[in-house]
Amino acid sequence: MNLLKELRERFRSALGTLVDNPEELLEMVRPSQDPRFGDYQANCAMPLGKRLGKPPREIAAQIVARLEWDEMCEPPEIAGPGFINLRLRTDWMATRLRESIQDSRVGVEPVETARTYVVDYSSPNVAKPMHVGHIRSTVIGDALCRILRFAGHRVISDNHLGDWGTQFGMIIYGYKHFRDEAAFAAAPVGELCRLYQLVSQLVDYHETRRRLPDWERRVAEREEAAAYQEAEALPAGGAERKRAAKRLRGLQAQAAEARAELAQAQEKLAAVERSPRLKSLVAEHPDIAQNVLQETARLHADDPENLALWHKFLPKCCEDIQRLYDRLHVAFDYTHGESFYQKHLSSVVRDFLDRGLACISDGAVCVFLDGFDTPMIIRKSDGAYLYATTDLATIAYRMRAFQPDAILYVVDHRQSEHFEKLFAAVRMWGYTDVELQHIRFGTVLDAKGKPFKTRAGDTVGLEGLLDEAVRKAHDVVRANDDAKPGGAELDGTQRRHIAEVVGHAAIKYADLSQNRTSDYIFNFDKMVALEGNTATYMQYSYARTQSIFAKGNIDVCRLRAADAALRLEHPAERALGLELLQFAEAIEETLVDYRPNLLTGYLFELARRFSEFYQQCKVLQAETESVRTSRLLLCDLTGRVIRCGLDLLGIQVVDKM
RNA sequence: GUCCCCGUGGCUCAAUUGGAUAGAGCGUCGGCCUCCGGAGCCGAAGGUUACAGGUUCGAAUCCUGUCGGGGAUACCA
Repeated sequence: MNLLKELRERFRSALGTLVDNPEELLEMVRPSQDPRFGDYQANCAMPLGKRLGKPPREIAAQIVARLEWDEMCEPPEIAGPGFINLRLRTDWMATRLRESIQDSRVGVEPVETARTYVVDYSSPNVAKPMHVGHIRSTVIGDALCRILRFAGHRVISDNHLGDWGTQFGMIIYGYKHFRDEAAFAAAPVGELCRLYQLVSQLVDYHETRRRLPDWERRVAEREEAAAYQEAEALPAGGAERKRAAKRLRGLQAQAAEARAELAQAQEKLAAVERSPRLKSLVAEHPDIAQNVLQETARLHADDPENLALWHKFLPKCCEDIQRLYDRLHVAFDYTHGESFYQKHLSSVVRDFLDRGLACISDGAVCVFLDGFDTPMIIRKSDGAYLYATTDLATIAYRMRAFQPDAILYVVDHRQSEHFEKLFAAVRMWGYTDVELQHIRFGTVLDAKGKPFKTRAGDTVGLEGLLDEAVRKAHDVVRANDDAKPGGAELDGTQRRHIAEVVGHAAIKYADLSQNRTSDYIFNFDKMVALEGNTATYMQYSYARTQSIFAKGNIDVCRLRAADAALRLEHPAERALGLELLQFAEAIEETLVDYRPNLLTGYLFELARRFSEFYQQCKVLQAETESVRTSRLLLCDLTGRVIRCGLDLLGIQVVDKM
């Protein structure tokens, strides 16, 4: 049962006799933040008192008088300016907990009206190794799918692969000119990655070389501007003076930034020139950038040779990506990449033009939108399509194929403006009754707050990251097992399995436990520290629940089936019981804004309550048989809720660790 | 220049969207294993929620301004 919903229903009846539309007032019934104010509180008497022109405490008394609380709560208290504090009766809680124990969904009812969700996440570019930047989309998207499904919705997960862009032009060009046949036969994806990196380095070299004068000019301009500003006499007046000083600081910062960019570009060129091999390749392929674009264009124009190469490469790339998904236990209902929508792009553009929603500007097909300075371009002046075009075609397809109530895009926050425009264009196009959400998340940063890169400046490979986490987890598992009082109890296979589970969980949890909208600082040591608010703490709590049953030789099925009473006499028992009953609320709350960190927060709180209980209440050696049984039931439900909650986050548990 | 996001103890983050004395973890200091797993528990120190105004019964949250950080800015994705 969802306690909050139940309470709000009761308040709806009570408030119905006082006001016409109690909806917004019901929002003000909520869990208390401080246990001294009870388990739940209703804050609606204050605004209502204002509206009705009566003292809030008087209103509160009227609400309480109309409220059906008797078997659920202790007598409500009115406190402060008019807070209504509610404390649940423990016998009522015990009954609800018994219901949860009998329930395979541990007390979480499916939503009354199921919606259909399309969730678009992960979306890596094939032919480029997946890196740390993909982890958030993949992990958050997967968790949201799981939570939505468990809540009772229909969910279609779709991996919108980048399988049609310029990176294919790069590897096709690379394959044609630089391939190592033996290496390709032995490890195709590794060779393709090498080719991608090589070609992009060469393209980058020429691009940098070409733009070097621009950067040099910009440094000169900015330094001049800063020098000019500095030479100006500072105005005497306070505000004027401050503004001038600020301006100077800004200009100096801009000059420094330009100098840094220039130095970086020069270093890039020097790096290539230091290598005799790269230097000669650069000289041999002066027009590589255009040629790469041409290879891409040929692919898009169904050139047989390039299409054949595409068909040759794509499955290999997908296998490679799939291996990572298997490791992470992430699965998709569909993997419709960009290539899947190619056939529809021209008709999308034509439709926009025909209906007067788009116009041609500087040779490009543009959709001008209210509130945006720049248009959304859906066809370049050279005739090529863009990802905005593909996104439009994708929405049309999804509306046709799945009739969703909502489409969620789990994508980096830097693409916010793209999605704002996209959604606005979609509304204009006529799709008005679908919820479109950009589930944005922040950038992964290093300890210095810069985007997470290797020392050489490359992005960090996802696979290596997982390996590292597992390796660190294995060290901890081994040390912990060796230190067990009765001696080590795990063999090598078990240790490796536990290390996998714990290591992957650490990475996923570190990501999910953070408010997704903020950037997050990637820190291995903290992540695998295995203490505090981490997956490991929860997994550890779970293992302790299971360990009790193993130690006491308890048949859990029989335990659940027996008609034993649940007792919540000790404060730690009551606190744990209340937390267990709030699982349904946590799930509902998580889905309001699609924020998995609310679920991790709940699970952490639950694990803490359990640790307190575990510390203070003997289970196997309880004073009486009935207390022992009651506590065993609490352990059972705790273990199940933790396991279920972690499962919704894509995290596994183990019985021993 | 314009637009968007952000600023919370030394560090990393919460705060149920306007509720009561702003909570955790890490780190620091002090307790707790002859006792079901100490990856734990209990306690202490640490805050003018960047700053200044405003809105109201009530503000970290909403509005205005200032300072600081990040991002996006027509033919990449």
